This record gives sequence, structure tokens and C-alpha cells, in this order.
Amino acid sequence: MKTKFISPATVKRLPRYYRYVLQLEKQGIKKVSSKELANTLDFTASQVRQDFCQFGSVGQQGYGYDISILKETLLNILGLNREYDVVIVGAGNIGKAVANYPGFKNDGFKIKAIFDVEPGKLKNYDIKMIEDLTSYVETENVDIAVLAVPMDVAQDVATIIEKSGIKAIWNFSAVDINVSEDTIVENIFMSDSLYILSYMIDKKQ
Amino acid sequence: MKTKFISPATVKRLPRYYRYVLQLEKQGIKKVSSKELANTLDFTASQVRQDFCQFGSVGQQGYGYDISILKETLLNILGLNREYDVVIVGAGNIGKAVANYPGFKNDGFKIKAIFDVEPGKLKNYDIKMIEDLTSYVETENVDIAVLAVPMDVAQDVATIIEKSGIKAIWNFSAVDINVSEDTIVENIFMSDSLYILSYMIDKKQ
DNA sequence: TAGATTGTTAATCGATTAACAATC
DNA sequence: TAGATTGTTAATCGATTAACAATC
Repeated sequence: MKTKFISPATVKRLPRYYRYVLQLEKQGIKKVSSKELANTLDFTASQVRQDFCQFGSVGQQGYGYDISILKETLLNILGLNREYDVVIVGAGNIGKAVANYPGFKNDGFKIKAIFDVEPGKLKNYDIKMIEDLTSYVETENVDIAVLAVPMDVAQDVATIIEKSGIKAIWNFSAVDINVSEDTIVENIFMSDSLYILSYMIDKKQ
Repeated sequence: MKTKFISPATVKRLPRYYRYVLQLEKQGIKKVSSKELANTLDFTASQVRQDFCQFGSVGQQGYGYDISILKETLLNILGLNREYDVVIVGAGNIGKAVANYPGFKNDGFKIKAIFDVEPGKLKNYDIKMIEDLTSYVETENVDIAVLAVPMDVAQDVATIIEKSGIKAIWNFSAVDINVSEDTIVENIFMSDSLYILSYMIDKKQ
């Protein structure tokens, strides 16, 4: 499946296509045109066709795109055709929010354990100690670590995660973390988003 | 201040510059070169100079950029030189996380009230009923509404927010919301970020 | 002064838009 | 078949990179 090169600009749009196609499928809709997609998602029809063209022909001239084919294609490209084992590191507000996020499980992300500096319980998990993360990873498979600790310890904990052998970090910690080239980091910088919002408010006035 | 046009690509980078410059200031550092900035932030030195050039000369040849001037400039451009009155709509996990997010207050975002469908208490706020939002906005100034409700009611609540006269929405609700042209929406789509992460994991294998 | 580094122009690269033949 | 809509090429636009004179 992952044969062709997909441009970065297109990759960024894939999740939005996928989410919208899921929604259409739920509504029982069978096909969609590039024009309809473009209208809803605020892209252009050209852009949609250029994007879809990158992963080979998924549409039919005169008809449009078949929802179930499109969904399957996007799901495969995004790597959502498998399960991911996840640990949450940091059981504060963000860690809790992620643990309770319903979409998480539906998409195949399975929370295996939660770590913190304080023992306790979260959902139906006994919170484990961060110092036990390394030994945990020795016996259990972990694909993704959710980094949800305070910013002053984020780098240290990131280093622990990296050394433990976990290859992907979903970083909520509000600081850029330095890890080796082959560790994948995807950031949620809430403050950056808020700054963009205040920029836009300010610009309008 | 907001005289020159700043390109969208540059705008997206502004929060990262700002965050890093704050960090340097805290460390007592007085100047920084485009090269140093580029190394840390994974931009290129050319890019940094092109970006900064857009808001007029803030550097000095042979020296670099003065941290305090740079910080002040970025702060002004981002609109962080004032306070914003914020209401949180939805007191679930995400609403709680935002309410407790420490950076929030430091940056001048002031939580004035929290709304939900269930009464209760969060931090030191008595949770108000969502149906009272409109009357609340009639007497109180609100610049930003944080939309943190379940996805199935997100559009309805967004419409209530919009009709109440609030002009900016920080949307955590995992669905695209439709509002009028002059309402500013900034989205945090956690699932999109997660999909990009699984895409990158899958691509590497 | 000499070295360093900006500010800015020009060249390159990538992404978006426009257009239309192919074809369902 | 006729109408609709894709797939794809070519044109345009915007962003990044390279280069270097200006100058601190």
C-alpha cells in the first residue's frame, strides 16, 4: 500500500478526508464528488483530485468517489488497519483526558498502562511508577508513549521513554523535546494554537 | 504594529519563535543569531531572516537579534499584549484540562466562567448552565469560548456561542464546526494529530 | 579594522489552480 | 447517448533556499 510518495501538504489533509468520509459512511451515503468534498472541507476540487491522484485512481469519471473504497484506502494509508499499544506517561489533566478520550479505542489505540510519579488509580488502571517504565517495556510491547507531564520534566521523561525503546511519542507537554532521529514525535502544542487564535483576533481589530 | 502583511507560513512559525525566545530570556541570554534559532527550531537561517524581515528590521548586522526586542515584537504581533476574557463550554476532561492549564493565565487568558449541562464545581468556579450562556454574554465581556463538548452536540453548542455574539472559538470538539465568516475558529483536532502519528509509524515500517 | 551576521534580491522548489481530454 | 466528473498536464502562485552586498 505505502508505495507511492505522498506530498507533505497532502498528508496533512488526510485525517480530515478520513474523518469526513467516516461521517458520510455513517449517514449511509455511497459516493462523493471532489466538488462536494472540497465544499465541505474548504479545499478546492482540483486539490482533492490532485491529492487522491497521488494514491492511484480511487474514483470513476462521471460518478465520483465510492465512499467505502475511499474509506478503506485512507484507513490503510494512515496506518489505521492495525492496533497500537499505548502507554500514557503523566496522569494529570491531559493524561486523564487522553485516557478517557472515546475515539482513541475505536481507532485501534489500546491503552496498556498509565505511569506517573504518584501512585493512584485512573479509569480502571493502577498507575505505575515512571521509574518502572523501562522494565515494563522489556516485557510488554509498546508502540506509542503519550507524554503528558509538566514542561519542566518533559525532556527528562522523553529521554527515559526514548531509552526504553519506544519509537513514537505523542507529545502534549508544551515544549519541544529533543530525541534521536529515529524516534517519531508528533506534537500537540495547545499554546501555539491559542497564540494563533489571539493573533487572528488581534489582526481583525 | 499590525501594518505589514505576514505570510501564512510565517504566521504558523511565530508561536515557536515566541516560546523559544521566552526560554532564552529566562536563561538570561541577551542575543541570538538566525543560525542559532534555525538550529534549535529546525528551520533554516534563511527562513528565519525572511520571516523576521516581514515585520521590519529587528536585528543588527554582525550581532544578531536582541532577545528583548524580539520578544516584545513577537508578543505584539501575536496579540499577547492584552487580556482576553474566556469562557469554557463543557466541563468534561478537556474542559478541566484547559481550566487547569497553567500557561493559560500567564499569557493573559482569563477564565471568567465555565458552562455545562450539569451543575457542579470546577476549580473555584460554579458551573453555569449552557442555556444561560446567552444572557451571561449580554452583561459580561467574552472574547473567546473554549468549545469542549462531546462531538454530537458540538455544532449545536457552536451555534449558541456564535449567536451569543462571541467572536472567537477555540474548538477541541473533534468535529469541524460551521459558523459565519466573521467568527474566528481555531481547532485542536487531537485525532488528526494521532492519525498523522500512526501514518508516520506505518510509513517507517 | 576584521569578522560576523543581517537584510534583501534572485533562483529554485513545491503546492495550488486552471483547463480539458478521457471515460464512466 | 448526453451529462458529469475524474485523471492529469500545464500555468500560476507562494514558500524556501542560495547568495552576497551592506553594515554593525
